Amino acid sequence: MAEKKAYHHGDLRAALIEATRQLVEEKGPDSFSVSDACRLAGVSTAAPYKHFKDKNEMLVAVVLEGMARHRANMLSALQEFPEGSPERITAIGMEYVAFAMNEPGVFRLKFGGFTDRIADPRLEEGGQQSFGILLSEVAKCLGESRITEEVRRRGFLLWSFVHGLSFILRDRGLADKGEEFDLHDLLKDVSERMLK
Amino acid sequence: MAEKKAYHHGDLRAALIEATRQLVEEKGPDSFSVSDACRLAGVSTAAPYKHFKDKNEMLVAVVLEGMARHRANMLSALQEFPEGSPERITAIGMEYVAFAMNEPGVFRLKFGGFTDRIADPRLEEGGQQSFGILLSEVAKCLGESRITEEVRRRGFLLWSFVHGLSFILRDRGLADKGEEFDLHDLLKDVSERMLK
DNA sequence: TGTCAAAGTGAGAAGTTCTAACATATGTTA
DNA sequence: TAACATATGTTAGAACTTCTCACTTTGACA
Repeated sequence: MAEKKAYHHGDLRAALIEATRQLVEEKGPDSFSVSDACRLAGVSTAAPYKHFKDKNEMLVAVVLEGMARHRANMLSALQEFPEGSPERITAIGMEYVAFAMNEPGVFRLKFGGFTDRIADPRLEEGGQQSFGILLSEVAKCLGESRITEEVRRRGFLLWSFVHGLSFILRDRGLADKGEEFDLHDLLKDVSERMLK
Repeated sequence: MAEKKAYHHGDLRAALIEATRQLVEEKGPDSFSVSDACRLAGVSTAAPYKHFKDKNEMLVAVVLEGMARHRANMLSALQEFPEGSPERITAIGMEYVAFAMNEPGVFRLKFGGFTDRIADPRLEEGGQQSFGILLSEVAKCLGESRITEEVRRRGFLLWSFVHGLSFILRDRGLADKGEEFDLHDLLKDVSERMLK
């Protein structure tokens, strides 16, 4: 069970993912180094390569784990409101933005420009899943039984907005441009304009 | 005039900025290395440090230059439409998205998560300038003579949307989610919804 | 119990950023 | 116009990266 100085770690893979996540938040994804993660996990710098192909795979693992959490958060935020109510759209948006602000490192890792290096099909798939959640809510709000072209269009517009808002608030913080506005009001306002 | 093997380069600073810009587009900002830029410019790896404090300053220089170009593009796109017409808002948006798609590397460098490392006041200032252009157009469209709270609010919403749209299109390309939609239609649609 | 695969380690190759000491042009200024 | 100060290069190298290789340790199971 890995007392103190066990040669085998127990679950080094998970430990490295957590160390990576932590460092990505602390120092930012672009300053993250595998060696740092090793120091934090207390293993040699060669150890990660038994669990991950390379540095990128470590980062991908962190993003995948983060996306799963993100998706779970959105789904649970949803359930506080009755089926088909427009508040559910707002709730998704709130959760999306909250993730960007609470985990800026992971958010950036996913969306903010590592997509060239991190081009894993599982990431694409995860993104589609999240988008699907939104689409099905939009459909209900528009009184459609299936994902029509118009539903996709409105969903795409809403997604763009919330995505951009998340970046801006993550970068500048509410303090700068957003504090003057109430986040929930903004999201409600936009949802209404988009669903009308 | 730097014939062939002149010891002094002529304008190494500019040459390095261009080399950096080029490499950032080619390989992505996170894979950019100073050494690559040196090879491309044909100088030793120590040369850049006579012109830039460090790697970050090189990247900042590229972003500043890109932002100036971006701003100029937006202003010139604007002038194709009469003062106060809503098409001017759409034109700004088109230009914003076009920049993201034409220069994804620089766009990402500016917005996509290097803001921790690249926290230069000149960048913030440049961003405010661009936002100012949008705000003054929004004011005119709403028939306001000055930048009211409501103008800021609408401008902020529009900006968020276009910003998010740019990221999504840059990441996925029109091919994936956007091709089904006409970009100009989307922007026009949103502008109308937001200014109503 | 013995063997084998899994999961660690240390050493080191190749590449990175950046500094220090040195070399060479350029342009004032005596 | 010679000489010096300064700007702009270079080479060498220190300290760091990522990742590989050959090796060791350990747990599992035949």
